[in-house]
Amino acid sequence: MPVELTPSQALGLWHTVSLEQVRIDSRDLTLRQMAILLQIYLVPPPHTVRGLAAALDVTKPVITRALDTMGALGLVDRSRDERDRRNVIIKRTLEGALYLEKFGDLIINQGRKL
Amino acid sequence: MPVELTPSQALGLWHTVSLEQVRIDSRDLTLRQMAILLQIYLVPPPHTVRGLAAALDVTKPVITRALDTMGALGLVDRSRDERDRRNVIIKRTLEGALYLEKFGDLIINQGRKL
DNA sequence: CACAAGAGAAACGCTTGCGTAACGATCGGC
DNA sequence: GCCGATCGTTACGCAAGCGTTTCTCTTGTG
Repeated sequence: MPVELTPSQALGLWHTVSLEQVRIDSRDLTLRQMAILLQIYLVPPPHTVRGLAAALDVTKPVITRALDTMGALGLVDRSRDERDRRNVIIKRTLEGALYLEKFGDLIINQGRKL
Repeated sequence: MPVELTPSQALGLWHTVSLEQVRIDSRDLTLRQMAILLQIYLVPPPHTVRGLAAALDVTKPVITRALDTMGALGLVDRSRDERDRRNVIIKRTLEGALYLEKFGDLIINQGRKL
């Protein structure tokens, strides 16, 4: 079910969603952090630091730091992989799911207004 | 011409666009900076620091700093308003237009793939 | 059981962004 | 002409992000 957008609609959608999100929520995630968060919630688990770094083509410390920040915000959680204790498994949280749910609503509502 | 999106489509669109943008371009604009940039390019001029601050509901130094950064990247330009020399008029640039054009293409292409 | 390889975190020095407050330049009404 | 108000910038101390490098813990393979 493809969605056909004109250039004006595409940027307009991004514009109004960004604007609303900035006005509503003081948590100013970077594009990288947002990409990581969405990767965690939209792609089937398990998620590891290494896997996320490869998916975004960034270094591992970038992922570690982003998880520190978003962990402090309650958006994600971490736990050791008991089967291979070198790995860390990144887990979703209720608050993170709610955050993205609201964000999705924002996109949907702005899409309707186009 | 409204665009109807399911929650999965909405977040999926944001996800793939963010992911692509992170992988393609090392310039990691914050959500605020992106909102300012789109405001400048999508809303009819003139744009002032004060006007942008009000539109995004942030303080003026936030705008000044974002303009410093994006100015250094060549995405926007500044010039004094000769009619009221207290004001600064924010202007678009060719590079900024190209940047957003590519970004818009990214959104359109990902929209088609939904 | 020794040891290289792998995963994630921590350390380091640096850059950038933040909010608040103060500042210089300019305007407009009296 | 003066003087309060307005506009944008700068200063300050602080928090957060960056890339590179180093470290610790764990694995598994000889």
